[in-house]
Amino acid sequence: MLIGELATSAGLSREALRFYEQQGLIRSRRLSNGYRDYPPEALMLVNYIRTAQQLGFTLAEIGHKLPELWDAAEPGPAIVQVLGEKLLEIDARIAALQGLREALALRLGQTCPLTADVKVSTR
Amino acid sequence: MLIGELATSAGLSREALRFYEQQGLIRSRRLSNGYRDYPPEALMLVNYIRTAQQLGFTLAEIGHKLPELWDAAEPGPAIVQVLGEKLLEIDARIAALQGLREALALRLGQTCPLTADVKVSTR
DNA sequence: TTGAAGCCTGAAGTAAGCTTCAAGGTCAAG
DNA sequence: CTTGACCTTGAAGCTTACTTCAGGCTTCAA
Repeated sequence: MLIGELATSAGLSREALRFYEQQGLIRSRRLSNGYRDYPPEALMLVNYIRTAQQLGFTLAEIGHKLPELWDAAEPGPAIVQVLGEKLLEIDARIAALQGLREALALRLGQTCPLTADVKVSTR
Repeated sequence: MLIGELATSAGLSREALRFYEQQGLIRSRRLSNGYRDYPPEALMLVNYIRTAQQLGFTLAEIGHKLPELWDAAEPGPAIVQVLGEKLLEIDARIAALQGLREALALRLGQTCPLTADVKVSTR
C-alpha cells in the first residue's frame, strides 16, 4: 500500500502521514525505488491516531503509547491493552465534561428540565 | 479591579488577559493613569472563557458569542441564554465521546464488563 | 518519448494561544 | 526621593500539527 492510497482511505493528506512518520507515530518499509510501503494494519493504526486526537490527546501523548504496539511479540494483546487504557481515559474525559456541565447548570441557577436527565455510572 | 488582581483570582497571567482583550474577548475601562480597570463581573466572564476552552472551543468560537453578552440590555437573560447553549454543546460533546467510546469498545471485540455500564440519555 | 500522476526530501510558512523581552511610566512605603 | 511592586506597549519567540514550496526521481499510458 503506497502513501497516497493510505492517505485516501484514511481521509488525510500524504503530508500528514509523512509528518506522523517523522514524529515516530507510524512506520513504513521502503520499496526498491524509495517509495513508502504500508501494511494493511497501517490504516487501523492511523484511524486510532485520529480517534485519539479527536479525544484531545496530542500527537506526543499518542506516540508515547505506540512503541508498546510496535514491539509486542504478539500484536493482539498489546492492542487490546492500549485500547483498554484509552477507554478508561475516555471515561475520565466524559466524567470531566459532566462535571463542567453540572458547574454550568448550577451557575445557570436552574437544573433545566430539558437537559437534566443525564445519568452516568462509570465503573 | 486591576489586571493583576483579576489575573490572580482567575488563575491566569496578566499577559493572557491582555491577549484576550486584544482578541476582543474581554474589555476594560482605563483609569486616568492608563491602567486597565475591570468590573467585578470580569471574573465570571474570564471563568466562562476558561471553561469553554476546556471544553475544546477555540477563542474565536468563544469570542463570537460574547457580543451577545456585552450588548444585551439586561445582562441576566443573555447570560442565561449563552450558558444554556453551552450546556447543549457540552451534551453534544459528551455524546460524541460516547460514540467514540463505543467504537473503541467494538474494536476491542469485547464489551468489557468493567466499563460497560455507561448509560446516558441527553434530551 | 513525452507527459501526467505519484513518489521523494528538506525547509519554510501558518494559525492558535500564549509567553518572553525590552524599555519605560506610576505609586505607596520608608 | 529612592526602592519595589505594579502597570503600559509593541514586537519577537514558542509549541502543535500540519501545509506549502522547491526541486527532482519513477512509472505507466498513449
